[in-house]
Amino acid sequence: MKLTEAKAQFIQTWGSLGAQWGINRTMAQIHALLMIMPDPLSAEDIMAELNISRGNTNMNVRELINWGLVERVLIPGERKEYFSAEKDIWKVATDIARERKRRELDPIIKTLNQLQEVEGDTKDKHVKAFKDSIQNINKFAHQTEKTISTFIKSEESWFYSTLLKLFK
Amino acid sequence: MKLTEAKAQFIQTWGSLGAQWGINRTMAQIHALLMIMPDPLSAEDIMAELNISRGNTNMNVRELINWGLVERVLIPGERKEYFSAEKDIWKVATDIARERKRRELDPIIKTLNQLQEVEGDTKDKHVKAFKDSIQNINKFAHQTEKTISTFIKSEESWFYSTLLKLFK
DNA sequence: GCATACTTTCAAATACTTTTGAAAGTTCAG
DNA sequence: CTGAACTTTCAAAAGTATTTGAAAGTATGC
Repeated sequence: MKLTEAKAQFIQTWGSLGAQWGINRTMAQIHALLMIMPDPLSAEDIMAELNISRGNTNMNVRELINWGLVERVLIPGERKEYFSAEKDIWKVATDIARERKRRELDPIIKTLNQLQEVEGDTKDKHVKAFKDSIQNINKFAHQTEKTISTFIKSEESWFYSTLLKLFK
Repeated sequence: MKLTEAKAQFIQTWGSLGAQWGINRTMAQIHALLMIMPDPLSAEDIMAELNISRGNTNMNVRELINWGLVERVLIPGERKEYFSAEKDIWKVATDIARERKRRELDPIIKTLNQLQEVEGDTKDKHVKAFKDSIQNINKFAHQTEKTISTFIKSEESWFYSTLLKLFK
């Protein structure tokens, strides 16, 4: 398989993966492209590689920056902005986990805690079934929260230990 | 908070959660409804509770059955079909993990293995960057595959400690 | 200040997904 | 076999999400 073909296939695959997980396909494709390129790319490079418009590029790159997956790079002597992506997939995974936890899990835990305070006689089977479900889900959500927090921290501690080694 | 209100809010929340994870909102809402109801519901019950059409109900219930999250229940003496959902959220989570692994992770691992065989001189930095990325992602994908397999096999909550060990 | 090189915005167009509901299909009791 | 009760299908309609591109905005060097 030639590089050009392999690249295209990887971008396709990563795009589909993103789409299946509720992430804009183009955003995932830009991410894929930046992950496999050795040097930062400009908006025009991205437009040309993926055949997308300037507006689309701008919007999705901004979103990737919001997620902490891409950063702006200024090349000395150049007026254009360039973009590069984090290449360590472990870091990428913990970044995504941190972001989705903050955006999705944390608010759900808040809601579940509120829902546990539903009024009503536990002898009513509808009330009982509801309370039981919420309690079960709430417990699970808390366990998940802990696990994800540990996962996120595992990256941080890895990072700091690596950093420390550099200074030793 | 009254039961009716709490129920509606839970269904909303679960629906949004699903939507954020690339799952049809209505499918997630039907799932939420069935999880909190003490007894199986008919298509008509679901249509009335969620204000959706018969076709929509039929299609999404079928999909939930495909995912293994809902089952058909026949009530003796009744001609209608009834539906009930798995209520143990741990079981629900392992079912979903199994299904998404099969549908998404397994095919991606296959693709990644193929992509590793890209031709080209490793002195070309584009080839090198590509190969490095794919190798990194592939390694991560295999680790994830192992972790998820372990998760799927586990049915008990002490599993979380195992999960953490795998990531260390 | 002003021209140039670039980035951002956003209304409109397009593409994609979901939902509806009526017709076709199935099942089953009598 | 027939008709009532129920389920399934699917083309069209409605609803959402994404994309475009041109105009507005911003920064920089002269």
